This record gives sequence, structure tokens and C-alpha cells, in this order.
Amino acid sequence: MDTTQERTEAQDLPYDVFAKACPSRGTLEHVTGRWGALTLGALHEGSLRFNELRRRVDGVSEKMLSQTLHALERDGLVHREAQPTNPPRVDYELTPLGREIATRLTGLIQFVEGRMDDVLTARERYDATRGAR
Amino acid sequence: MDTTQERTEAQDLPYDVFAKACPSRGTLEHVTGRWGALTLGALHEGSLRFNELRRRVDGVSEKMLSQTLHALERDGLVHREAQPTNPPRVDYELTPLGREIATRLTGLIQFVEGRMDDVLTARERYDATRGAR
DNA sequence: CAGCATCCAGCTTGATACTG
DNA sequence: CAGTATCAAGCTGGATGCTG
Repeated sequence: MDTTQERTEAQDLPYDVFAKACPSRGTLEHVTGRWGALTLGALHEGSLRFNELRRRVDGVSEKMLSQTLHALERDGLVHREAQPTNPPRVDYELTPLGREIATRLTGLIQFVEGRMDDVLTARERYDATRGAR
Repeated sequence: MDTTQERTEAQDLPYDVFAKACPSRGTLEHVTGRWGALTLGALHEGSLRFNELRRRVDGVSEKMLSQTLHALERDGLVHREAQPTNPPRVDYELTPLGREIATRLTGLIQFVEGRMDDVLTARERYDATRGAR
């Protein structure tokens, strides 16, 4: 697939998100994607059932939540605990790895939330200068 | 702009990404989105010109890079420095706020890269169990 | 309750062509 | 070099209906 040899020294680093074909880019997207980030953030506060999660992550559809959960479970970040009762009860919780990632992620999220005033101010200035034309 | 008074004690944090309408969700997506995250990561190492950035972020199209840079500049995370020379030269660099965000982001990226073996192992196990059916 | 299957509107994206 | 404009295609994601 790669016919060029320009990347001969990139092998020192096993994974590099900047490389198009690196699997870490996919995982990073699962983690940081719109619903992935919010799902991990929600589960960081404690385990939740499917519909609890759905309510917590405002705006997510059943389909997207299901899809997101599968991706995160497959990557080993979320554990799915199903009880064969009736009605069924399924709890989702973070794995140790998922918890570490979620910790960093929520740190980022809270930081961004805390600086939103700056962001909004910057936007106004930008729009006043260029957007207005 | 806020005429209600229910916010007086409702919160410690004025912005909440979990709320669908919160502007922080949009900014978080600019930051963590596929191209936003990689662009911030690339600029975290130093200022770059447009085409340098394009080469660094493997796979980004001209259009997407342009669009991403506009969003990040508007949010006050990236500064655009244009010199009216011929040929033109434009440098992009992080603002102080952008630098703080990029630091957290690259921390997350590097952590994920460092744990990719675990992720890949988890995937194999998942696929062997469920994906194979 | 906890999902999966299907359909399809529309937004995102990439390719291409053009400008300053 | 550093972009903008345009257009087609494809993927994302929402709505709906159904199962265990």
C-alpha cells in the first residue's frame, strides 16, 4: 500500500496520529468525536444504563449512542454489563483505560468550558472585523 | 441578555457541554474534531505556513484546512499573521489560549498513542467474540 | 427497557478550477 | 504561495418500526 520510502524513520514511533493510515487516528476520533467525548464524560461520573446515558447526553439519538458505545467497547474503553432479567438491565461503565482517557478528556472539556467567555469575545471581534462584510 | 433569574444559584459552571444548546459544545468540536485536533497538535510544535501545515497533517484537503483554521482563528485559538509580500507568506501560530488547549490535547493524543497496543488487543478480543458472528 | 434494521435528507468532504 | 468557488458523492445521523 505504501510504495514510497519517505517515512523510513517514522518507525521509531510505533503510532503517529499525524499519519493518515495510523489506527490511533481512528481511536482518537472515537474518543474525541462529538458523541464519544460526551459519552466518556458522562460515564466518568459513574456507571449508567442505556437510557440514563441517552438523557444525560442531550441530543444523542438511540442509534448514535448505540453506535458510539459499540466503538468504545470495542476499543476497550467501556465495559458493558448485561443482566438477563426481564425487563433487561444493562449498565455501562468505564474500564481502567477508559477512566484514564476520560480523566484527561474531562480536564480538557472543563478547561474549555471555563474559557468560553474568552472564546465568545474572540468570536465577536472576529465577526465584527470580517464576518460583517 | 439573560432576563430570567433562575440562574442565580443553579450553577457553578456557566457553560455545560452536555446541554445541546451550549456554545461550548461547538468549540469543543472545533478543538477535538478530526482536523481541529491535528491542526492544534501540529501548531503546538511551532508556527507553520499554510502549505507546511497541509503537509504535516497528512490527508487534510486544502479546503478543510482552510475551514479548520478559520474556525480556530474565530474562536481565538490560532493567530494568523499575513505578510503582504509577493509571493504571499502567511504564518499560523497558537494564541496563549490555544497553547493551553493544545497542551492538554496533545497530552491526550500522546496518551492514546501510548496505549494503542491495549486498544488493538481489546479490538481483537471483541471481534473474536462478537464481530465474528 | 435495550436495542437492531431500514430508509433517506442533508451536511461533510474531496476534487477541480480559478484568483490575487 | 495562499487561498476561494463550485459541484458531485458519500457518509452521518435522525426518524420510524420492530424484536426480545
